[in-house]
Amino acid sequence: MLKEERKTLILREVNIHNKVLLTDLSQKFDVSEDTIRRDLQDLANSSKIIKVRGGALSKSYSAFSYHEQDIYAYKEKIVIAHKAVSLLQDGMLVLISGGSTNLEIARLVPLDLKVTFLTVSLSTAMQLLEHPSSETVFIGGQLSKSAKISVGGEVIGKLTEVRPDICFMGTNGIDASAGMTDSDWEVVTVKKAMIQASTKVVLCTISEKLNTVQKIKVCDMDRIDLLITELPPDSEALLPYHHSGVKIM
Amino acid sequence: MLKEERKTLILREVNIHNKVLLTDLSQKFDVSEDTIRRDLQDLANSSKIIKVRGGALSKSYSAFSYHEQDIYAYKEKIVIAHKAVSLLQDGMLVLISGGSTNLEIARLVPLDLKVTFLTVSLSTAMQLLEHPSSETVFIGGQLSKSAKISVGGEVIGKLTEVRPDICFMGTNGIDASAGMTDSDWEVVTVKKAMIQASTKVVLCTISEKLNTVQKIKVCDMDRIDLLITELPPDSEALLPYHHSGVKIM
DNA sequence: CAGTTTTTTGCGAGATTTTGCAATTTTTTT
DNA sequence: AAAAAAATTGCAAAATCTCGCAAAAAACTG
Repeated sequence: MLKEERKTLILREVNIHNKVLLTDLSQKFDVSEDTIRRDLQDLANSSKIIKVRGGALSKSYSAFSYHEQDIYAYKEKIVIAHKAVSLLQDGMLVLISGGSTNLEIARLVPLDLKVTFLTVSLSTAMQLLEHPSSETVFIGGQLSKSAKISVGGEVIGKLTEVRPDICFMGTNGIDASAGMTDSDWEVVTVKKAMIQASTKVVLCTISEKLNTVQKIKVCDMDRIDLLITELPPDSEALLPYHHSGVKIM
Repeated sequence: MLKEERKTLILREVNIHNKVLLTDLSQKFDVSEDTIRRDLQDLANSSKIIKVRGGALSKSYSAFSYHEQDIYAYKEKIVIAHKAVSLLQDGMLVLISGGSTNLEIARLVPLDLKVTFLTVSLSTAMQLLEHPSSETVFIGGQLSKSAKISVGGEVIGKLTEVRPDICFMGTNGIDASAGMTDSDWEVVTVKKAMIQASTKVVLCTISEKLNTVQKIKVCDMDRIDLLITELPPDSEALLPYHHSGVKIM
């Protein structure tokens, strides 16, 4: 990979997420942290970004500071994303929904992997397009203003025509007895179709969402093949989910 | 192989892949790296590409972050966008393609307007979702890494099923005799279908692109109903287009 | 066509850049 | 104050670039 190419990608990364971590970039591009540090220094010297200890911040948003909570969630989501991408293999057809956790997954897809992504989320699609060797197919339809994903009958119809190897889902509510629940009717409809279509369903969520129940049911626990949180699989908080037969990572 | 021939092929390579490596090209064309280096230097001098250590990058590659104010010819595009949105009326079905001019149009849609937008461009869709009272439908399909729009047969098929009242197009080349031309085969295919589908075709382009011709033809001038540039309609530069029967705004 | 000029190409020597590593210092956290 | 994380510094190997040069190829000329 060319140095300038990498710097361009880093700049884009900073502008999308408003901040980047040295360690993340180092892993993503598979170079030492020293190298990334030097790249960030370059970008900072040409005042494209603001270099801070441990990473860098986007210039346009430097006025706003981050809430501790955001950073906390960010760290957790990175852990989840790393676990998730380890499931990917060359040649797979991967269905991936929206949400910030899935965005992190899209961001952390190893650069040498060649898979075909299928998505309904605009921002996930945007991120996936940054990946050099993978294909991305967007399932079109009416766009939901709140979730920024395609919804409606057309999406559902399209989803019956495909058979993805794996599906990465995010959710607002997950509970060992109530199963997976969410709050937006249209989003739920799409999620149901995604689950129906996929060979393997992987639910990615931060532990904060564990044991919460939303208004509308997406599916029972037994439709979920694998649950990924930032916690270690043998963590106590996950015991109820072990009991309900879901694999945990 | 002739030097100029090789340079043309290299340029194509850069535009397809967004980057090229000296070592790759040297092997591919079976010449020394020095020769390729000189070719790249030439192409960079005529600002066709950006030369970097170890290879070269495509021009569009580096400048593509949305909330950055370095949109080329920003002021001109705002003038164009204002003219364009004045054509919109409640209840219309509006087809809109990608590109920075159309992004500006999307941003300047009057807040009280209620129209349904139809688009193939991820960034245009993102922007349209900000609009409070309009619907947005995304036409899905395989995504083009360079143009960030849906391409392929599925898109074409979908476009035959709709009949938009108006279609906002951008372009890379427009010429009174050669008509509308562009450089990417897949993008051209989609644009043709968009024109075919629409009742009224509006071409929005900065005056810099007037009288330029690209490699692939999209359509003749007589398929364009209205031409919008940042210039006043009676400007001298637009005379040839008046003569070819297009309305000008 | 022979001779001349110009352009292109490959090569070698030395300079520069990039990168990862290790040792040390600074900053932050506990 | 101790421990951990990040930054700095110096360094060496590898990759890449610059520059000059000469052979080869192409273009031009009378």
